[in-house]
Amino acid sequence: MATIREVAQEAGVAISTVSKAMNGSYTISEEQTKNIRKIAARMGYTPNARAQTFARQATRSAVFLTCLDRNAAFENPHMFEIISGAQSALRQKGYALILQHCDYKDICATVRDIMDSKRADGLLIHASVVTHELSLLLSRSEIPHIVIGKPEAGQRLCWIDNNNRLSGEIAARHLYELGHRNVAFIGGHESDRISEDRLIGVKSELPHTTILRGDSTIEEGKRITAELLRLPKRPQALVCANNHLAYGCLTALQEAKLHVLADISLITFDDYPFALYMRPALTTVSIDVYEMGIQAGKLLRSCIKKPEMQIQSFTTVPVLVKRASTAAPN
Amino acid sequence: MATIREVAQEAGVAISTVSKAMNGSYTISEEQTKNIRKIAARMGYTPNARAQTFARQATRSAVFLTCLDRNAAFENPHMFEIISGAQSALRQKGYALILQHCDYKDICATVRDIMDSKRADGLLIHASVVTHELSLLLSRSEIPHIVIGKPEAGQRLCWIDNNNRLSGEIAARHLYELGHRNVAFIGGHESDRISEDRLIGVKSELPHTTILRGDSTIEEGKRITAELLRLPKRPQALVCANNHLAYGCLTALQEAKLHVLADISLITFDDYPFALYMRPALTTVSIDVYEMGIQAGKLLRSCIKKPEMQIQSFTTVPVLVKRASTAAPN
DNA sequence: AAAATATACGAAACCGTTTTCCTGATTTCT
DNA sequence: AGAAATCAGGAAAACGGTTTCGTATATTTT
Repeated sequence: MATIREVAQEAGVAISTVSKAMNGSYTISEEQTKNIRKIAARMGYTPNARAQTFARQATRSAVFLTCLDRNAAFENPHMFEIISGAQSALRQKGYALILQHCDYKDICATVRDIMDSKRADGLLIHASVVTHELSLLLSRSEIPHIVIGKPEAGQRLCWIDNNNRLSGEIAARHLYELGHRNVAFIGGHESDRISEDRLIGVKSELPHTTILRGDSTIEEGKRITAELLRLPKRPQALVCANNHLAYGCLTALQEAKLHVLADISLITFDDYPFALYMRPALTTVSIDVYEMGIQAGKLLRSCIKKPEMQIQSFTTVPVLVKRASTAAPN
Repeated sequence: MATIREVAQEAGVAISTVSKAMNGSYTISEEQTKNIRKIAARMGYTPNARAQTFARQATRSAVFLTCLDRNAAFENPHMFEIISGAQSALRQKGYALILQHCDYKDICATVRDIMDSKRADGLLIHASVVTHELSLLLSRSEIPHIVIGKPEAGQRLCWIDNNNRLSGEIAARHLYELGHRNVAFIGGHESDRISEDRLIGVKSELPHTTILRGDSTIEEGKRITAELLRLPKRPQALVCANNHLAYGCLTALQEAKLHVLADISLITFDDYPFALYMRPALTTVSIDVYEMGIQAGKLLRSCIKKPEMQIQSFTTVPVLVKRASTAAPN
């Protein structure tokens, strides 16, 4: 309720002195600073954030913009986690995180509005596709921004993504070390960059991997697996590019009366909650999504602090979560 | 980049006139309004949100405060959905949603800071427990606020919650209509209000329900179910108070070689993604969580608009999602 | 002792809108 | 026709801090 003016009067100093004392300027003596802070506390003075925002010409806030369609966003159980990570990293330095959602078609208009209205000091964009138009808009913008997800080649953007290639390598190495040589990869279509990157990783460790592709759905996982089981030389281990495929795969294996672990191993990526609840619990190569959010927030912070900063990117390091779906071949 | 000053100069009118034209005041002629807007658009003028916030003495934003511990929040797959709903309802009227998290012990300090610093116009609180201290602080506060979840008796708060009692009724009625009379309820402890409310609903339809309680974990669900199966008169249908119990229950049933659907029916609440992926897919009584977020946002909006508003509450209406785990008894 | 420097604080500009109140012109009413 | 009411727009205050720059005093240097 009290304003800086009243505090200044009470303390018998100038307004500017109170401001400096509250913000800790070295031009105010320690004694004076302490005294002013004590008086401010006694009067219940809290700086008015609206006035600070205006005076500082900075909101101390960032927008987390999601541009997935609603269902896709809700089905991604990591969404809240990554946002929370970003929130935490930003809040730690006094930045608020504003959540905003828009349709793909509105994304440029939305970004432009955030820029022009100056309602935030930074922007985190979580979009599965960064169009050329958006990339251009961002590169010309004055607002610091980070893209979560890997941009197209040639787009000069700060971004953060999972190291999917490394994930693939880790999965393949795990199988290799268990003794598997006859491995099949069940992936999405060739246009699915995440799936493809994982495949590259797998192939770098196990070059002779059989590859099958389909839509990333449970049904397709089931169908592809069934097809795979009809092959003359049945694989000893399966790598599923994502959880949907893995779930379909698991179902098909059960229907074929195959025992995961004794007969065949299965490994997948992204630790969706249901990976733990499956029977058997699925071994996965996943990443610490909360940490990824933290890194995104930190990277944005440094972009805000040093706008002249070089383009940077950051890939999170995946970890193997061993559960009950992988074992040595018998 | 352009300011209102420059637009005013260009249009040859006063600053206040531009302001009114942009905000649509009836004291400016339509012709003039159109003209000014055209000039503003040509000059690329967008009102500076920071200055607006300051001048209006309102941020046009609300804070969504979560005070669950991190893991609990991440395991709740509905968290993002409800926040998105609130975001949507608020954004629709130009309000931004700020995400903030705090530990339970910091909740009062956090709320106080949001109030004192005036960094938001409204507050949505998602906490599983509203302490007396918090309730008091809120009731004395000047910031409009909504609690998501049911407050304790005697706390005068605006709140939004699922109608858990009705959920219980719907579940029981569904079983009753299928022909079940011999039903057991597997619930959390008596301190678990959600579980208890659901139980009240169940009992109102099926008064002779057998009741067993335990921790809301998978292991306990398993243990309780095993215990239940040893009873002389095995129930025909089970109601599990939450998904963890249901999952444990399902596992126990499988281990007992009982066939869900043919031998026994199972119904639970809250449509967690894995309810759909279970085998058989679980019939649940759930709510539209996104809609719940929308309602929370709308209720907050009206609290902001009319601060003198009466205490209001809103319970969402659950719906039965029939899947493959409930059938008539044989 | 005079000059240069450092220290601690104050005065005032500034941030860019909104909003209130006022005024002159036009219209309506009696 | 004169008074009252309405209309369209302008002038200026207000919002509450931050920050720059200036200055008096104290300290150090020469």
